[in-house]
This record gives sequence, C-alpha cells and structure tokens, in this order.
Amino acid sequence: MPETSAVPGDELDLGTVLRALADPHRRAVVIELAADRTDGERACHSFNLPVSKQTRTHHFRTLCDAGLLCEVDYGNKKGVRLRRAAIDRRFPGLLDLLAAEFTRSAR
Amino acid sequence: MPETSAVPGDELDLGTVLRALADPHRRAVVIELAADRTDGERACHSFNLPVSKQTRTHHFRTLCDAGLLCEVDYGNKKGVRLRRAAIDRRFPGLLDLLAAEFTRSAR
DNA sequence: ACCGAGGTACGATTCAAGTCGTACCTACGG
DNA sequence: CCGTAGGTACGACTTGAATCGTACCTCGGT
Repeated sequence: MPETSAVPGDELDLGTVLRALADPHRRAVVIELAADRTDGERACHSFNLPVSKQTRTHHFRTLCDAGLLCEVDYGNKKGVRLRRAAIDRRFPGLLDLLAAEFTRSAR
Repeated sequence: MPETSAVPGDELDLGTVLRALADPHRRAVVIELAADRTDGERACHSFNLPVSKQTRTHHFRTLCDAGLLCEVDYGNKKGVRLRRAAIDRRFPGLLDLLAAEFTRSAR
C-alpha cells in the first residue's frame, strides 16, 4: 500500500483525509468548523480538546498536512480556518456530512 | 475518547466507519461496491487484495462490524453485499463520494 | 524587564492495528 | 474418498500513531 503522503498544495488525498478524520479529537475540530457556515478564523486553543499542548499541536499539524485546514501564525498564538472551498471541490458532500454530525451530537 | 464500539444492528457510528475506511484495502473494497449500482452480491475472494487469506478475513470482519457490509456464509465460500440503504440513510452522500473515487482511480 | 499563556521541537512510552504462520474446518469436484 | 480452494481461529510480530515530559521560543501585558 503506497498511500503516498499528502500534498496540501493542491490535491487532497482521500486516504490522508480519512485517516485525519478517523481520530475523535481531530474529527471534533473539523465537525465544529464544518458546522459554522460563517467560516471565521478560530484560535487553536479555542477548541476544547482534552489533551496536552504538544498533542494539540500534533493534531493540528496532521489536519493541515491533510489539507483540511490552513493556519495563520501570529507568533504568539495561531489561528485556523477550514479549507471549505478546496474540500467541497474535491469531496462534495463531505462537509455537509460532518456538519450533520454536529447537529446530531447536540441532540 | 469513549468512542464506543460499533453496533452493526442499527446505528452506524461515524468514528467506526471512518476508521474502517481509513485502511486502503478496506476502502478499495467499499469503493468498488459503491461504484456498482446493481448492488449484486460479491464473493470475498473476488476482490484483488494483495494480502493473505487471514488478513482478508480480518478486513471483511472489520467492515461488517462497522456496519458497512453484510455477509452471507455458504460454508465453503462467503459473499458480501454493501449495506447501501443503511449507509445512505445515516450518511447521505458518503457512497457517492466513494463511487466518485472509483471513477477517479480508473483515469 | 519580567512573567505568563500559547505554541513548537525532540524524545520516550504505550497501545492499537495490520500482517502473517500454523493449524483446522467446510464444501465441491473428480 | 481424497485433494483443493475458500475461510476461520489463535498467536506472534511489527509498525504507526497518540500521548506526554522536558526544554525552548514568541508575544502581550504589567
């Protein structure tokens, strides 16, 4: 199984994306972002992830490498934004699916 | 992360499904089935998986546990069928997404 | 100038998952 | 009736991934 590493530049790879979404914490982040139709920038620390800082860094790194997020570095803190356009173009329906999961979890 | 184990009886769990689809071999199986709109029964050994028999058993077991497939045991050999209705009901758009990946890989 | 909060780097640990070897079972065909 | 092919059970090995400890960096506020 070659399963070449992600190329966030242009092409999203399904395997990489699914592996990224397979983790509950990362999935929670993407689901939250997918549910917010304003697509505002969010601070990394604003997600309520029950893990240490280092692990959080690791997860956001993974999500960016998969091409699902883009980051803005302010030196001090960091912001993330969902790459909705790219994802919708490559995987139409995926974000709707995840957003639906947000509604579901709220119930 | 509780991430309770799958209950194939009724409810499909997103985490379990994504973890099942994260593996290239399992994903290949589901993609092939999703692309075939006739939804015919397929023999397990008819998929060209480059792994041993034991591993193949393991993968099909995982897919069934995730609720993506149902199996028919003929004693001698085994058939699988995509649980399209259940998947479409719980995750509308998911199978279309995977079927699109089949077309893509053919190119 | 200092301190605290957010973030990263590197290394170590731990655990899940994919994989296969060996052994055994079940049918079907000659 | 036996061989062969598909499948399962159990156990062992290996790798990848999640996690955290320690140390260090970058700002903003006081």
